[in-house]
Amino acid sequence: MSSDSDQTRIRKEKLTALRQQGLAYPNNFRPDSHAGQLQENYREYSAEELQDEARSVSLAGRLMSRRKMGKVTFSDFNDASGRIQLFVRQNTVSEEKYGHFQSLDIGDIIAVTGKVFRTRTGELSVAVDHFRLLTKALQPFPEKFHGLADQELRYRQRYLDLIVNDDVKQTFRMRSAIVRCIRSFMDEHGFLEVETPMMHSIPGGAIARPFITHHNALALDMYLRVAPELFLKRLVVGGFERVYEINRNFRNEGVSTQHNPEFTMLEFYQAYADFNDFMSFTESMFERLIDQVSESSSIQFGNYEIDLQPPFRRLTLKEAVLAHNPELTESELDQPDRLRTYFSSIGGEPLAHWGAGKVLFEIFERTVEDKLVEPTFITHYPTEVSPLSRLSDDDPSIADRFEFFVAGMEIANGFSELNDPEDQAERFKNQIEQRQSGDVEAMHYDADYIRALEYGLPPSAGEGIGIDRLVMLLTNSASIRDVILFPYLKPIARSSE
RNA sequence: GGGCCGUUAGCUCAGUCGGUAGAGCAUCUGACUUUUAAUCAGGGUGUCGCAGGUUCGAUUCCUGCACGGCCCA
Repeated sequence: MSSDSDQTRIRKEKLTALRQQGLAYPNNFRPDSHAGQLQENYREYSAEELQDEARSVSLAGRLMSRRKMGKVTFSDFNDASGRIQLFVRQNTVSEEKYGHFQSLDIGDIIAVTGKVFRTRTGELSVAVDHFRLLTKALQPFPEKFHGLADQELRYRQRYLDLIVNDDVKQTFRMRSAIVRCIRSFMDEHGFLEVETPMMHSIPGGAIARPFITHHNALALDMYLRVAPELFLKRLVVGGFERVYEINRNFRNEGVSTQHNPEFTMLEFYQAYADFNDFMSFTESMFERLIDQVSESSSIQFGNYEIDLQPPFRRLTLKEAVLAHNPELTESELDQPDRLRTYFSSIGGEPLAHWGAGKVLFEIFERTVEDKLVEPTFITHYPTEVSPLSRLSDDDPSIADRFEFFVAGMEIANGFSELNDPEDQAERFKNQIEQRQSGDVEAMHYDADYIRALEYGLPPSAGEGIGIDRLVMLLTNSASIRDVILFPYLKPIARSSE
């Protein structure tokens, strides 16, 4: 029945005693200060100046440690803003209350009032006059020095990770700042933030396998979206010339340090712009990010030192493939058989229905992507792997598309939009053929989207930026799990519970 | 999907060449009125991830599985 540790059992007994005394879970305390704010305000104050000030403050937060020196006890106390030391003296709070303070446990949420002062060793502290337990913590807390180090526990019990590991809070504050910065950047450039469906009847907008779910009342299967793209472009058809959405996409694929089944994308569309405009726009956005959220343009990412100051290098996909595959010559890049042979020689398995463009793209992914450490735009993607992109005016086998890489990660994908409905219908049909050849990531035919294009999509550009990877980059996080509060983990099998 | 590594007390980790396990912190008892991972004295701790196999005996060896980490594809 009970798998409680001794420590939990003791804590629960204390809670039972509290219940018997009355209010075990009060909610009538309102703090007037925060630890971090006190640290900030009184940083320059000497012990004497603080004594003159004799300011009484009230705080609420968590008891994190205790150093008992007989009739005097020092404690570390945390709230959302930071840490401050509490100083509790038996003569001040009464012998009875001093005993109560000793019976508090690490992790208990308490209210304190007292005066800010400086200890003999100079540490800013609160000399507690009154304190009160607000919420009893029943679970024992991790050790104060090493904290919670087990990666799995940190992800599974993120709340505990946040309590114990300071840098985690910092990462997620940074994430919030990045998203806020991007929002205001988009708003300033005249983009309208919109929300489009996350549940689709026809999945689309990306080459990816969707999750399937079911609507009971309607007896219909539905798909979690893999991208908002087709809906956002419908809005451009509708006359919103600049739209963006920051929200979750869901892709039914493997989990890795760069992939979480649900992840956050910024996607935006602009009428009367092309992919070149968006490369420049992306550069401006990075300029803003390094100005507002990062301390300098030069960031540390793992072992790399990366300069995020635009302008960024631009290479065509073919140039990049040639640079990293000295066995290939330029003319061979147009020879499907040679590409297939080469792809096999580097351990790939080309499928029968792949054309030259798809093989070339696969060679790029396998041999180049993770080597693009310095910020780089790759352009001139094969049309074959770009079913929603506009064709290049110079070469119909090439799409007006770019992808942006930093630290070996694909950060952004943008292109001039295909607004020719007849061409789009052909490309959808081509995707259907791929599906029939067994490609579960190929797109479905979306007839309403074709109809929307038939009403006229102005010449436009679109782009998606992976927010999680961007946050990884700017917070020097090695895993996407470190920048997602509750990353996906397999459930733990339990025999009973 | 493949390879390697990990899973031992609430936490961080040792350890057992096969004989039912230990440290620090935490916790409990006591001392201590300015500590900083406080200190000092004393006490309790566990399905050694799960399931099989080998063995007189398995936490240890073997196999499978689960979860996680790293690397590869």
